[in-house]
Amino acid sequence: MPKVTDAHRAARREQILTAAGNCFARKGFHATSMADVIGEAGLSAGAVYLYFRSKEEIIVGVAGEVFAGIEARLLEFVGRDEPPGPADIADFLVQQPSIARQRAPADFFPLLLSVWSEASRNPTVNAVAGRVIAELRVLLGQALHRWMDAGHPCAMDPDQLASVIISLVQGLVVQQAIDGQPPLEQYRATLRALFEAAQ
Amino acid sequence: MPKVTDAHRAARREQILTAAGNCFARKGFHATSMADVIGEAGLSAGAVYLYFRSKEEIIVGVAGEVFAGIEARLLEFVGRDEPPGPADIADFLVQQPSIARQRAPADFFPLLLSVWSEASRNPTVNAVAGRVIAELRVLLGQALHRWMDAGHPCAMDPDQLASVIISLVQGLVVQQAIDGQPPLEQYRATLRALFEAAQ
DNA sequence: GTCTATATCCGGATAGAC
DNA sequence: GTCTATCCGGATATAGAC
Repeated sequence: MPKVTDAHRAARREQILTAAGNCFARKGFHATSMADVIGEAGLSAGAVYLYFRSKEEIIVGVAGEVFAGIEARLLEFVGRDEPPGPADIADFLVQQPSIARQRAPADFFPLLLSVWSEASRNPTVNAVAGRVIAELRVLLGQALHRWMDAGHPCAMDPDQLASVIISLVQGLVVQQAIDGQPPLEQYRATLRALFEAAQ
Repeated sequence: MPKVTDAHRAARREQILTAAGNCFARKGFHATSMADVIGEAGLSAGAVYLYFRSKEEIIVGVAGEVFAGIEARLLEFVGRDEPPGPADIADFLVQQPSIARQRAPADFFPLLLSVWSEASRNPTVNAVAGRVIAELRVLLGQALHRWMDAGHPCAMDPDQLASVIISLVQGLVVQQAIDGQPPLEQYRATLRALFEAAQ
């Protein structure tokens, strides 16, 4: 196999996953047909089925990309020298670019919500989502632990607090996906006030 | 129309919605077929289509019931004499029976998640969900307002805080639906600690 | 009012030409 | 490697008997 082919294959896969992500963001997993994905990708049925065996595989692929993006950003953030506190972490997570990378929130929030919903039933997606959430809990728990060790006493268990912070982001995504409320900036400000009062 | 017929009709509708709710909780809206609902209800296709014009109508009906249950419980709670504070409200909302009425959380959480996901795209479900979330925000905002007026100073805006509390419940539902974590009791305890520290 | 049987349509996946 | 045409299964909704 020549080198070109590998790069080509990767690009095609990416092209298909991006197209599928757009469709899924608009219509959800089950309401989008393969014809939609094929059309959005500008390819033919035969080409798409060469790279993915089934619609299921594409769904899993898109879910994987969504989580990978979120996790990468968070890893970078907590890896800095100064351990961030609850307020900083919440603040960072609620920033739209950190949740939604390239895609606009209006598209990304429903997509993320679809992935969670799918994860509650589809075993493969569940495995991906479950692994990522577990990793996020550990990551945040460790960061908070370091933060407390660095001289910030706190009455709450860092690992429990990690789940709470994740909830705050998930809840925001749910509400924003449904009625576009509350405004991100106000939400950020309230979380900061909450955590600074609790410290 | 004789009286019996009205009661009969209501009972049939309820029978169908309950059966549909069970199916949706297991497989989600789009993966359950009308045949599934018909079988679970123990009726025939003709009978079901006599009470609901389409699958869409059934979905909307189930979504409406889900929200009605949650709202009724909350209304009862905030209507008591002593205005509840953030810790009390969060505590109440996280109790499984208050979220999940009859159904077990393991069934109800994925169902609720499906409803939210559907609400992000289906205009009719969105209208129902949006109205309920808006009402919950107002309801909680008013309760918190009364609580602050009753001598509990708080740095945060009550209306903003309402959205935050709703998020905390929504996030719990998402996480529980995906991997059954965190344990409800621990989560409740952490929220109580958080809000009591912040007061 | 309720059931059975079915018309009709649509979506996923494949086969074979180029 | 890619495209076109097509097949097959299954799902929704209806028609008509009882």
